[in-house]
Amino acid sequence: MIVLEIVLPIPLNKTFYYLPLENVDPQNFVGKRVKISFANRILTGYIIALKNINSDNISNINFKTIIEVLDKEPLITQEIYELTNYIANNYVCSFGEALAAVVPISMKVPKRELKPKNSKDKNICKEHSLNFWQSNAVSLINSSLEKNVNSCFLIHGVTASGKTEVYMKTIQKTLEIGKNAIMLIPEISLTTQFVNVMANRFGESLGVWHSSISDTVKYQLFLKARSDKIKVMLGARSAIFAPFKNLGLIIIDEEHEHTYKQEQKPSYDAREIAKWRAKYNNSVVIFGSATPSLETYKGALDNEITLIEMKERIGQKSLPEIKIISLKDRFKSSLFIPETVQAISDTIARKEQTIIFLNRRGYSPTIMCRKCGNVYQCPKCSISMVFHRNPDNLKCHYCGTTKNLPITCSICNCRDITVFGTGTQKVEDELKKLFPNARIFRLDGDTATSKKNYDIAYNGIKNLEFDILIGTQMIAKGFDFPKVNLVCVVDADTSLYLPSFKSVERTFQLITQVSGRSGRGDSKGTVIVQTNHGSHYAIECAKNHDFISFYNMEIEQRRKLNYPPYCDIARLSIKSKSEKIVEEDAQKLFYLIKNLNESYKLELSFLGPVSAYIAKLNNFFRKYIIIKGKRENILKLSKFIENIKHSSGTFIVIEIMPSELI
DNA sequence: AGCACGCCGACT
DNA sequence: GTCGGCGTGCTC
Repeated sequence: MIVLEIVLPIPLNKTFYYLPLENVDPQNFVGKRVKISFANRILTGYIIALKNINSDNISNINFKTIIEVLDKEPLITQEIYELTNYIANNYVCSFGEALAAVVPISMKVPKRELKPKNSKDKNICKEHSLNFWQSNAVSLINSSLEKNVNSCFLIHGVTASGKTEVYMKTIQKTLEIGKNAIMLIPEISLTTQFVNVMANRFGESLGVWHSSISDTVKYQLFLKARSDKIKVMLGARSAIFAPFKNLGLIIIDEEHEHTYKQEQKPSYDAREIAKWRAKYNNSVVIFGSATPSLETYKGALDNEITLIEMKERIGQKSLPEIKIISLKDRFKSSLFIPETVQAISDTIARKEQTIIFLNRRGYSPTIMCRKCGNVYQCPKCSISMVFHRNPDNLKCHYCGTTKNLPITCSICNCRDITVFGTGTQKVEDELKKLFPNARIFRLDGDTATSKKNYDIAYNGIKNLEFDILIGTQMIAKGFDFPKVNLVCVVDADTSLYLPSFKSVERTFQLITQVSGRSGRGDSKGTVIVQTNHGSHYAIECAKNHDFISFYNMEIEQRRKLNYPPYCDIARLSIKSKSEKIVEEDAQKLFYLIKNLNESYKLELSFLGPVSAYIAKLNNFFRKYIIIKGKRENILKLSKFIENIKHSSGTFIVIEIMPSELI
């Protein structure tokens, strides 16, 4: 008798056996998804093999029958199978959990054929002629593509150096030699911009994949990629799993972005998956950035990655002039010093556009009683709530809790409650007062609630319907607006002194990236950076457009303190609703792994246990233990940790190579 | 993971 | 008396 071997998306490295439906030939079932009843619930799993009941020692099991086979065609290829194994082994999760991510388990078979939507934004894209740097990059990469050898490139190109055009030319080459390409961008919000460029060139061959794509559309995209009807997949992190059979090229734009690392299980890094897939398929990877991560740049200096420099902006435009303005000694009555106000005013007069960057949404980040000093904290998190206008309320930016603005202090009952600090809403208010006739748009997590709202902002700027764009992180990346000639960083210090080994690198990247939005068109751009730490090397190097000096100083810090790229890391997080229990469990775990480390000679070192930067989040107290050492030994230790018993109500999660430690 | 089963404390 | 806390063990 034939049974089906099935893997399930649960944290168990074990397969289960079910009987096929009667009167259905199970011969072509392998690789399809199936609905089954498992421990009193209905789950979707994957059929990975047919087994003869007599051939194994499984005949004493009381088999259940499957409920339904979901797919018409198998979804799992040999590459997908091996890639899933790699993920399960390298990011510590079960095979089933990894497979659920690689072959999205939520994909739905459409009831009837969906008609492809016609793309509305069919801008005519000029084919640009390439400058020296671009031609050099294209010819290096294309010759690798032709030779069919596994290789990895880092394009280190200044902002507006024309990296996108290099990507397009190499994708074209990939299609010419009959292969497929994946292009990753750091977040969904950038898709519109790239679809505008790519839809024209690649037409029906282009697929777009990210987490907001519906389950039915994903299913169709998946099959089209497998059957070569789609040849180029553009998308966010999860597009790295596009099931092309003939993968030739993977491009990772803005390579330094932490969004390429998945935070939840399986916490894979799309950059590592790219390298794995390229090796498997003998194909080419391109990492691109104006501010490469230290890890990747070191890889290039160590000759693991081929470095391609693009040192000039296209059209021989100059990089923007960056002015550092110290907030020290300045009167604080206004957010903007007179020079900044003048610069904005001049920019409007020239009918050009301004971007105002502040990485903090809401109106004011602190609400305090003036009499007793009581600061309003989120009831569920150890963080102060943020005052928002329209509607006026307090919000926790971590768990989403909303409260009414208090009238009297909850501690001393007085009415002297005030708000401190500046968020994007306050910037908007102030700018409206300063420039009553300017057309101002604010783009942050509160206004960009859907892709539609985001596109309104994007098209509004593109079509010169706004004079000033105010925004958070999301306006710092990749935007290409030729009429933006002034960028103002309201407060460059917000990210500089976070207790994280990446905070200096992040600050440098952010200032360089946001500055790069300025002066991409015909006139020279200006950037004004308001800071209290103008002499810090992160800010100084960004001002001088000097990546190399920044790299040399920062890499030396990493070496001295033994942080990546000089070691591999993992973060063990322990969380519980009880402060006491999380403390005890973290301590117990710490001694346990210390002993394991010694018994098995793993040569790991540990930091902690320490409370998370936000010690309480959504009513859970959180402690971290940081593990440093060799990746393989960290993984060995992780296998032990998986099986450790802890107090009920305590959760232990291990993340391999997390993008953050705080 | 999620769920059932089973064993002990404190409440209508 | 029983309601409900969480420790343990199992899921084809």
